[in-house]
Amino acid sequence: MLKLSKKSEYALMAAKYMAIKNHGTVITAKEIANNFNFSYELISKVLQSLSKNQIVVSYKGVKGGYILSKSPVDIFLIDLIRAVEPDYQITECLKFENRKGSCNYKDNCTIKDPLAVVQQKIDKVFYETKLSHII
Amino acid sequence: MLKLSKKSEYALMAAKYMAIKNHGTVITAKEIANNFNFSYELISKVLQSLSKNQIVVSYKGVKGGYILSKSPVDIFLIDLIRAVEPDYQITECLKFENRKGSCNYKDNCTIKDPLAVVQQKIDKVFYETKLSHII
DNA sequence: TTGATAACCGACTAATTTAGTCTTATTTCA
DNA sequence: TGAAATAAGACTAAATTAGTCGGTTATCAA
Repeated sequence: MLKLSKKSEYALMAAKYMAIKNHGTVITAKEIANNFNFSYELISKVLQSLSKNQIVVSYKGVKGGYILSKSPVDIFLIDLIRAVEPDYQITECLKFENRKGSCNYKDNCTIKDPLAVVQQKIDKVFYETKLSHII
Repeated sequence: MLKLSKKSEYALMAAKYMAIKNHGTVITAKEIANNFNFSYELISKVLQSLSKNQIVVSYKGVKGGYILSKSPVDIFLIDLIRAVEPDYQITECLKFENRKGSCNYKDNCTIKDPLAVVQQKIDKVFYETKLSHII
């Protein structure tokens, strides 16, 4: 139904929160969970994904937490989404790992190429939206 | 995960098939199901949705079937998608019926307005793609 | 050096959404 | 009047997403 997952929403809101609040101090998953009434476990996972994708830097231990790794002008919406939704694509057959194989319609598919064009345009939308636009 | 539903894919492929094959004769759900190995019941439902949305005209009875109601240059991707997926929106809170009420984050939502902009851009992509582009 | 705190990770369960099936009704043609 | 087609709604199954749980590792400070 072409809907963003909750993870993507969490990622966006967390990134925005960090961008606004960050004055050199780290921000914990707990703080974000409390602030937005998010499930602590879920937002933790989201932040871990952002960390793996170098969007935030993480610090373990007592005074640990997260901090944005770059300026909001350098963080693109597509990075946030891809971090938590590695294989977002409007159709199965456009997914990265798909070399032939798993198209639903095999030889009968008549829409792959046009949908690839659509996909590129959607990617472009997410590329041209930056975190700084959202603050 | 921002994926099109199978219904949307069916709608697209069926519409394309009708656009190419249609020489004044109606096309049945059965023919399309056989041609693409679609579930007959599902493609039937999809065609019924297209019919309700005036994208195809339906004829009941023995020599019945479907026929595109307009030229492929006048059929937009967004019409096909909306016909089978009435409330496609990247987030819950942008759905039509949503006047306040059901936002996941209530007063704490910080992303509704920027996402509305993104939604408009995505709509635009689907508006500017016509069935004729896909043939 | 130990206890508290926070990130990290993977397996699991629950909830929601999507896909698919079944049944029955209605229309139309020959 | 029977066969073939659309129409519609209820139901079931499968897949995806959301959320939970348990345990590990790292870091700080008392």
